[in-house]
Amino acid sequence: MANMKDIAGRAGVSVATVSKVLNDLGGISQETTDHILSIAKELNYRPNLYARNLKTRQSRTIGIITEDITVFNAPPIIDGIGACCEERGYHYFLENLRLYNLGINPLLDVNEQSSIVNDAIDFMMSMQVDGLLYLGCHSHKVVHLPSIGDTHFICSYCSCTDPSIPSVLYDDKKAGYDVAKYLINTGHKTIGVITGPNGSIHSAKRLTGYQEALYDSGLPYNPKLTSQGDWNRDSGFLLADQLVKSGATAIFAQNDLMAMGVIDYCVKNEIEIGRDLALVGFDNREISTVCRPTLTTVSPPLFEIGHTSASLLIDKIEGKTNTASGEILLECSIIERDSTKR
Amino acid sequence: MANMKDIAGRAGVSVATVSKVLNDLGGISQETTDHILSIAKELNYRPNLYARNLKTRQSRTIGIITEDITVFNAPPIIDGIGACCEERGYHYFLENLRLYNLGINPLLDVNEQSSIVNDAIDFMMSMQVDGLLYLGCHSHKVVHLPSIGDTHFICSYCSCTDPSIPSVLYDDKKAGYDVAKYLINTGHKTIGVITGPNGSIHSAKRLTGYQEALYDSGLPYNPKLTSQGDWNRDSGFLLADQLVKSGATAIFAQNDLMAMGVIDYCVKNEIEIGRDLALVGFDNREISTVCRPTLTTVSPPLFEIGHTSASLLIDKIEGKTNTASGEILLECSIIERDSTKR
DNA sequence: GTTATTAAGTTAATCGTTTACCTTCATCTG
DNA sequence: CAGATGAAGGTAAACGATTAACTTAATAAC
Repeated sequence: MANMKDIAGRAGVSVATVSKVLNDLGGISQETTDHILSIAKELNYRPNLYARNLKTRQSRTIGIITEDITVFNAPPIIDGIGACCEERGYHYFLENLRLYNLGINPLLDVNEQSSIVNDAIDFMMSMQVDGLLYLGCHSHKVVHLPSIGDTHFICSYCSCTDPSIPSVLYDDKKAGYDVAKYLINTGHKTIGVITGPNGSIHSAKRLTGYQEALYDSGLPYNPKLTSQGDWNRDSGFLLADQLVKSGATAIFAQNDLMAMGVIDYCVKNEIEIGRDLALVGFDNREISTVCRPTLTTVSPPLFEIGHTSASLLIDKIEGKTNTASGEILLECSIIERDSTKR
Repeated sequence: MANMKDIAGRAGVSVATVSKVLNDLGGISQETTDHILSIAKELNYRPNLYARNLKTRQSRTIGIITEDITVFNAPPIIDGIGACCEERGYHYFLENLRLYNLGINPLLDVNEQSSIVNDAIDFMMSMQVDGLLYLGCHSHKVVHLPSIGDTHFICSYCSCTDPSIPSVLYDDKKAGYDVAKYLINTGHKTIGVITGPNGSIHSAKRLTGYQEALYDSGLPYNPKLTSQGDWNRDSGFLLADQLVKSGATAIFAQNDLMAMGVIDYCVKNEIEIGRDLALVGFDNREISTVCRPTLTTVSPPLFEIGHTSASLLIDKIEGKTNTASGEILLECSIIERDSTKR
């Protein structure tokens, strides 16, 4: 590939002159400028970023570490990161840890000095990335990694044990609140909840939001209307029975998969969703548009999480002063479909 | 960040000695080696790849251009590419064109001198990538881009108008053949097909495979049992009626979405899928595991497509001689579920 | 005892840019 | 016309690694 020396040779000028023309630094006559530009085009010149970045000590790249790119929520987040990077003139390296096939519990293992993460970090640091973004589509909490030194670091879709590390998440509690309010506003007073498994932070927050909405609406919280699922379809099926028998006229399944189980239950027991029972899911996965009836569900702002994460990271890189810290919570929206329509 | 000079200074040796130790080139005493290694660790030294790659003129990186990372088939392919890169010691840049929000018809527009693609290529070439991989999750045919010069180039999940460019795809015809054979082997003689829209290369090949299987099995091809859909659910619903009335005992819907439409039709008309009608989809999307009954479908080898693409590209980069060219077709598999069980 | 060999390091050029600081020469000023 | 000014372009030193070619001193060979 042609370099500046080649261009300089052909044009009969020095490399410095070529550089000045190509970087629009002025001080070169129009004639010479045109000449150099035309040679550069002819030779299909492209700057060698290894040389440039070595000299200028900046890369305008960030590193993204994803736990598993095949998880349904990862691509829209990456998409958002990419959109922001494009807007601000950055590029990124992607290191996909592929946790799914490594039998690793990210919460426990990855965050230690596990070589899988550190290899990724080493590479990116060697590539002089200006910042690092950890996309924790599985993990809730990520241990801060000492090996990154003082490189800018941010967590996306997860939070960090080190509270000084900013993280961008969606607001589970507000989402739980909104779902309950929504159901209350459509006339329901006995709203069942199917939570995730014990220990899920997401689940606990959504439940808290739900409880607060009941309180704010002057409705009592009946613990019999809360039952603990395990995120899987079967548990939705099983627990729907219990909730319906406790008098629930609406069910908030804390993910779409369990909502499918509720639908199964209703089909089997000839309960008509919409008319006899309102149902709300969570995640806005494709299945929620495909099932019958279509499912009202909570849509986490995945693209925005990615975009905001990258935006924040780049702000920090560029030394913007009033950048946020701690947890940044983005609002979910409720996508209304047939499962809550009479 | 510490560099070799810092280490050399502390150790009282020359930079060359540090380089030899760190790259394990020998010729340095054990004592000095240990000393340098411990200082490197202490300073958390990481090589500057901009300097190294500038000097060695190799990057061990490839560039991936994706049309849209949020399309369901893209992440597993990228995953496969990543797995191969990891195995062979490469890293990659990802440029996501995000066609979905640009209103671009990739077949017509992107392949021209459109700046969106060329910007991506320019960056990657400037980054001295050893090869380029185009992931055409939407496009069928991609025009070869002259601006990449003689950089190694490969198409993944799409083919190229320039036949000298290798491409890795799945074998639509074989898949169509296999589906038909599978249904014939389970006793069906009148097998309906719902194709994609006119002009779809995928669809045409699948149909050809289906016809060949009929022929090989001594069954006549009845055109009334082929009807043209548009990939959407509604067309599955509509066309199922026609096919059933033409006597089909099995339906091969050429994607999962149209198969959902067939299920809708059967629910409405009290046809029991499995017993009264066998149904096969295509794509193995999540919905095929979630619908009821679960859907027997064709699973394209997405991970393998990614892995094979990357493997081929790296083979070419590394000058392996007997690398394949032209279209490389990988076999799909049939995932058997309830929709074809009696 | 001279020469050859080897081990352990050093020197310095190089990769392709950027950029601070020169040089040159034409033009302007008073 | 001496001196100032400024436009146009050149020189050369970085950036942080790699590596061919060299030095030095110790050991081996005969």
